[in-house]
Amino acid sequence: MMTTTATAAARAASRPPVAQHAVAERIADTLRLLQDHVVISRRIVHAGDSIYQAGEAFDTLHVINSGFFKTINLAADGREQVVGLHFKGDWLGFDGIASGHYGCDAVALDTGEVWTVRYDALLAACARHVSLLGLLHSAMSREITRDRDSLLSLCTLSADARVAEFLRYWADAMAQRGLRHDQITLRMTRAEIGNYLGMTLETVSRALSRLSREQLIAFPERGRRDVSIPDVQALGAYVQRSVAPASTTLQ
Amino acid sequence: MMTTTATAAARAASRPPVAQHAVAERIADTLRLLQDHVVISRRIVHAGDSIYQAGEAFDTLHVINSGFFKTINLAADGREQVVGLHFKGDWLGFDGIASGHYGCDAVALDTGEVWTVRYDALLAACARHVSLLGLLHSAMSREITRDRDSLLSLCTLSADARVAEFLRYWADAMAQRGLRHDQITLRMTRAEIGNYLGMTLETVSRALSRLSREQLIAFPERGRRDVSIPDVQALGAYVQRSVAPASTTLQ
DNA sequence: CGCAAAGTTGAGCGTCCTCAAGCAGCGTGG
DNA sequence: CCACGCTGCTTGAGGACGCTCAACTTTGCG
Repeated sequence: MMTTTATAAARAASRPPVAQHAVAERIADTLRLLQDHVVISRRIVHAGDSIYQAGEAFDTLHVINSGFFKTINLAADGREQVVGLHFKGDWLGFDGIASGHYGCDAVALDTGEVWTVRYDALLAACARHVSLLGLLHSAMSREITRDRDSLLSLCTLSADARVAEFLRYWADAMAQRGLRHDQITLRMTRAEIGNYLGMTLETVSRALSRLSREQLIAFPERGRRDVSIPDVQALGAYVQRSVAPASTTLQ
Repeated sequence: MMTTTATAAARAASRPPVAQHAVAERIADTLRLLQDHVVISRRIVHAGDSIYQAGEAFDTLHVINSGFFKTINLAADGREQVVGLHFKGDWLGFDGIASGHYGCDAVALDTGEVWTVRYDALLAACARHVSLLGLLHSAMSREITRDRDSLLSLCTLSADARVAEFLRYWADAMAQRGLRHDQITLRMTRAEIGNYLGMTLETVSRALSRLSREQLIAFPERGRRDVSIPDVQALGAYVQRSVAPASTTLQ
């Protein structure tokens, strides 16, 4: 039990960081358990392919074996919003459980492989293997936490900091999965990134230019889809700095 | 399976609305199942009381029997963000499952009653009563959907529309639970509302004034915490109008 | 009654959006 | 091979929405 007198910041800072490689192990466990105990159907997808669409009847969940995916929320009036990015080991389709219909579109950003399991079959397998249920709940929990972190960034950060945070998040996701993270390939256009971050494509472009000017990122190839990140921690520090422009005179 | 040629807007609009009273029944089922099959501890809380705090070890989930609650996300640097509002029947604490520590603060906005269950005891009960597991998953799924809808509103709506949407959402939540919804009592300060909606308290105040001037809401009492909403649908229409200022000349 | 907290309203300003022009990469076809 | 068009990206100029700062009013509570 914590002391209730600790400041909010102190309490927040005391949260332990995710152990290195813990994520990779969890993903390996998930894939192995699914493979061994549930009927899965594998599918290769390419950029632009949709895994499911909003409104379709829900009866399957999906786990990303490889590739990059986005989820898009649709409002009744046609507003579209990229609400999530998903990498290897992430689950897709939780939003369909409650209503029986998927609530958003899931679209591949690149070539990848998706494993699909029937929800009822998965539940049956969970009844026999409790650790599978634990993984399922953890994945849903993480999704909730992630969405809330997005809300936090969206509400409290400037446009430039949001772009920096976006890059840091992507690099982090790569690092946790043991993939290359000093140079990442954005699988999204400026318009998609802007939509995801709540800004226009021009603002994304300007923010990237500024980050590049400040040496926090670089564009190694001629195409501007590849971004090299010499120092991920420096990106994080940039975000912190833009939150608290005062203080930090020393250090 | 839907046709893939339907426009995004058409697909989004085709989602069926939630049946009246379905929510109330689901909540009653949840409370009854918990009462009958799990050891619950009841607790009366008052405005400002915290149910749990970020960083505390997670081992219990909480269900709201009555009252109003907010969840607050904390960044390591002290940024605070109201990320969710919660009403009767909602669950609290899902964000703790994955990491074993709660990821945010849950705070009562008013007097209410919270039922607390141990997570391991709940899982054991779910094993015996599958419908309880279904309710649990539905609640988590709804949480994910809700967070994404917040992201959508935050990114695509103007400040005035966001406030209107906020009121509409609150009234909707009341109506679904069979509570009074033509007049709601905001249990939050302008600052809290602004934090939740990603704007300053002044902007909230101005937006409310404008909505009042346009007769979409009214302040019946001398205190400005109570808001009467003569026509909830008109609020929704206001949001739509601000999304598409052109068109809709006829209808 | 008096004080503190909450809310309203105005003026000025800054960030980000809108509109616009130009450039770069890339596949197609003459 | 290069013109051509298309899509995506960059950069600039001007404007609007919402933030900051400030003054004042209202409400709640001892």
